[in-house]
Amino acid sequence: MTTTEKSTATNPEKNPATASKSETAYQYVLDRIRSGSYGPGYRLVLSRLADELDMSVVPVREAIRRLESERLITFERNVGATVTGIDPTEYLYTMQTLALVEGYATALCAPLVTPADLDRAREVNRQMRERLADFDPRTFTELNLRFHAILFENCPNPHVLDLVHRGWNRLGALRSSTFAYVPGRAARSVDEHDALLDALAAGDDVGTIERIARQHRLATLEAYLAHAGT
Amino acid sequence: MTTTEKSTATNPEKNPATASKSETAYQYVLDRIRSGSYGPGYRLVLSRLADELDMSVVPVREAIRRLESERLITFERNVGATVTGIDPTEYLYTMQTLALVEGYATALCAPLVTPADLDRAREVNRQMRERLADFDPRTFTELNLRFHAILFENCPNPHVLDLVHRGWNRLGALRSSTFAYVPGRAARSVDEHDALLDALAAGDDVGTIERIARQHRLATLEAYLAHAGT
DNA sequence: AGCAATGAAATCGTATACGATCCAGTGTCG
DNA sequence: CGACACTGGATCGTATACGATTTCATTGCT
Repeated sequence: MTTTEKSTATNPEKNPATASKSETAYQYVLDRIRSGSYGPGYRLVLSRLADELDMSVVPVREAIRRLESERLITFERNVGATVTGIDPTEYLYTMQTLALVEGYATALCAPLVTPADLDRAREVNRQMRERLADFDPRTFTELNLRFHAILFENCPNPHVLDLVHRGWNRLGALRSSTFAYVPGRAARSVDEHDALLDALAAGDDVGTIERIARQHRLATLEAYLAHAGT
Repeated sequence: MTTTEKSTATNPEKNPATASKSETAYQYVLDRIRSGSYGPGYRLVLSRLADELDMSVVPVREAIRRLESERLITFERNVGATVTGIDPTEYLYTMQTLALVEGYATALCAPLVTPADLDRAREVNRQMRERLADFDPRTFTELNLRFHAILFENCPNPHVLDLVHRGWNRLGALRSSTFAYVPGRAARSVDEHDALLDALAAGDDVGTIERIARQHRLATLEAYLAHAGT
């Protein structure tokens, strides 16, 4: 056991000050959900996680509670935890909410966006357009996040920004995005990105920016619904 | 101790099936924060809570984690948990976010609102107007919540609705509302309520409803900021 | 063959125990 | 007289232990 050794005084160890075990467990699971290696429905066994992380189940439980509160995992009493699945209805709710908060975050950012930011965003969008030919939903979604992140990451309201992150995290649970299902959507999405950047460059008022950004995401949702309904 | 008695088999107790201990603890603390009996900065000692609730600290810790994730509690490692205080900046963030989500929830509800709902809302608003004379911020805020709840509680998007509830919960931590600080605000707020009801009754489009509802809350925020800045 | 009851294994729920850390109050030394 | 080191109590962090619940496969009955 490590209990006998006095790690505190002489031994820097890793860095016990920065991360409690429950925090470690939280990040561990969150990363795996975001990266997609824990797909929807993936069964999380507390004792197994505790073994993997070399800790007891108590910190793991705390991490699970936090993730549960963020709707990333579903916890059923006496049964266990699974990564929250996204059925079409949940997808609708999540996308609608993301449209709301991301649109607002983008609008709040608009006055703070620098020309350099716009250049970076245009560059990312150029890469996206390039990839339209040989299409890979995975990297396309990755680029899509990077594009939008440039435009909302400086959001001055941390609560709103946090909600945006949570929305993206939930979407990350999907192995592939809407772009995989709805053929034409990717190309139109790239065009809408340019329109958004033009509006930002022109210094349009924040109400307009919000409307464009929200509508952009809702359009993806509607494309999915139309396709699924067919 | 209660450990000796076997309540599970023979004793129906309250209803052990519906609430785990960690859930009990969660509700317990949440209620006290909402009701204001745990004010901002209130120190939550885990072991004391565990004693009060007649359980061990483990479930209490899980409850705290959930509340922490909802920003209702601030938890510092090796130090303890306190009810999150709301300084002016936090107040701004919270109100801004609430304006966003509540406005949207109200708009999503607009098509579902029945004439009966509108009547109930008008009745509540009438009571609010009545109380303007001998003004009590506490009951006024209570009525204010009831008024808005009628208009957003049927929100078809549960994620958005949940965000609205969380926003109100955070505001509940304040012992009294903005109305206590900014004299003229209450009267104007009541008038805006009528305007909102008129728009709903007239069947205005959802974009208009959202704009009115959002602006209504932002106006309260701005009234506070102007007053504080003076 | 199909269905219901039974039992065992897996997993969760909670209590208890103990080490680690922080904070405050006290005393000593410059 | 003030600053610093020390010590004690309070509280948190985690591990371990054991009871409770669910689930699933097996068995027996119709």
